[in-house]
Amino acid sequence: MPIHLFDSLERAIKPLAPAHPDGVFRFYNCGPTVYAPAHIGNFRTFVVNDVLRRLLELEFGADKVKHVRNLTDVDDRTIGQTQKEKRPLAEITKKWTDKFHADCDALNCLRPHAEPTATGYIKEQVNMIEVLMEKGNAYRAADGSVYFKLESFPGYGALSRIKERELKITNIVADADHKDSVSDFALWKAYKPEEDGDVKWPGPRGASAGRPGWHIECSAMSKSLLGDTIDLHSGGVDLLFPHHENEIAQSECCNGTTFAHHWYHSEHLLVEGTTMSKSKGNYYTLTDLVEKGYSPMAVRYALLMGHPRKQLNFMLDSLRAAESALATLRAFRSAMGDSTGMVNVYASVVAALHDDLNTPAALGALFTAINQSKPSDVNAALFDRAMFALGFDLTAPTAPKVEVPAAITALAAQRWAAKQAKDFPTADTLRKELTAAGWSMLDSKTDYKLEPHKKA
RNA sequence: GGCGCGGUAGCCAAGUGGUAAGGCCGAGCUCUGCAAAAGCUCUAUGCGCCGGUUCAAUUCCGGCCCGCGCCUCCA
Repeated sequence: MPIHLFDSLERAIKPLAPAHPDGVFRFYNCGPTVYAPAHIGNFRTFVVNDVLRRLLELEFGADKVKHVRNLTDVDDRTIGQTQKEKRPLAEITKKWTDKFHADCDALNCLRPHAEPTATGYIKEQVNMIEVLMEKGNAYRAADGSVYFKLESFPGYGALSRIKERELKITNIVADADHKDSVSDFALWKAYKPEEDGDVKWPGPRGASAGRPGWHIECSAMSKSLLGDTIDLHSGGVDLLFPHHENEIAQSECCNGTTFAHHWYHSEHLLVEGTTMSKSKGNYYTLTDLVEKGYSPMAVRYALLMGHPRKQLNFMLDSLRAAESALATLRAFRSAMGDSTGMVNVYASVVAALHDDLNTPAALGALFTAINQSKPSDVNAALFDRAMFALGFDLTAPTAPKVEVPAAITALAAQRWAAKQAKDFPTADTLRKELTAAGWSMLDSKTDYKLEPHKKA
């Protein structure tokens, strides 16, 4: 069965296939804004999209997929951060881009084939805006900004069904006074010295210097790197409106053709049953979780425990569950060796994944297959391919390197000596002390290991 | 106010008009000085509540209760 995926535009599950004659599947995935560390909610989307990327490669061939994911390195938030820190924009975005890459690597996400930045595609964005102005889809406002003229695009709202909704009247956009209509959105924002610092570029013909609006970057980068029509455009649900709706308007008016054949949106991650926010104390970055003693691979597993199109309730307990499940997979894989057995784990896993990216069903299928088979009955190469599809690296470190305090090392050494001398009462007392101090001592025949307890 | 989603065992979570995947936890056992790891076994007569349709509903329809998300900052 080919890959089937829900299409947010048609609201139906549809098969995925490259439309271009060259057979290359064109995949654009909205990336992060690099002004702060990404949180695990962001990573849910990126991990889900990574599984999608892997499935596409397995289905069409690694050389027949072009995956583009942008980095938003100029917008209100990044500029706001430069003002807050009094540091150059490039310095801030570089720092958080590097961190994002490190986190993605730790989560075993494949790098996109291209990772364009908004600042690297100013010219392309300006070009598109000029075309839109020439075609009458955009206009210059009094302050030198450029806005998209919503009424010029009758198809607006198809993705989000915005016309069927009644918007809260309180949400009047701040700079509405410059627009012909409150719903028109910015393609180009005129430079404001008090807010923008030194961040500005020459604008489209007839407009002021300034910077691109947020939405135009994806349209321009997608066009430059993948062409006028792409096979799949994805992102988090929150981008569905207005971001993706606006992208469609810009791209289709500029290019005069369909922008994307398929739209996919992954749902939000909830933490402890509610939206993650710093004030609720349930806001986690990857680093936060690693510092609590969890492995990035367990985070990846936990992020795949729920259906990508349903909100997933993330709990710290999920991470413990993921850690244990992964340990089972490691042990099973290790016992498998180079087995060329008949059991095809990949088939059942990929069938679930091809069915609208049902990752929890895939994990269920994985364990069902494992529970019904001996390691030696399973085909190792196919098992590994299933791991590839899910992106589980079973060889990744399971726990971060932690410095063992000298006092703990000493206690452990004492207990080991007592055990060697068969002084078990002393050994047990020392084990209790270690446990009380938050450490587990794991004995083997000839050696021992120390592991810190996980933090709540 | 509008749009939408969900309520399945202690926790997380698939799924189906024909009688409940899976993971974790827990319990028992094997192994082991102890602990851990590993292995084996067990763990929802039940799928928010009330009606309806049906030979049959957790699955379809209606009503109700509860929770959550979104409505131009947002993965």
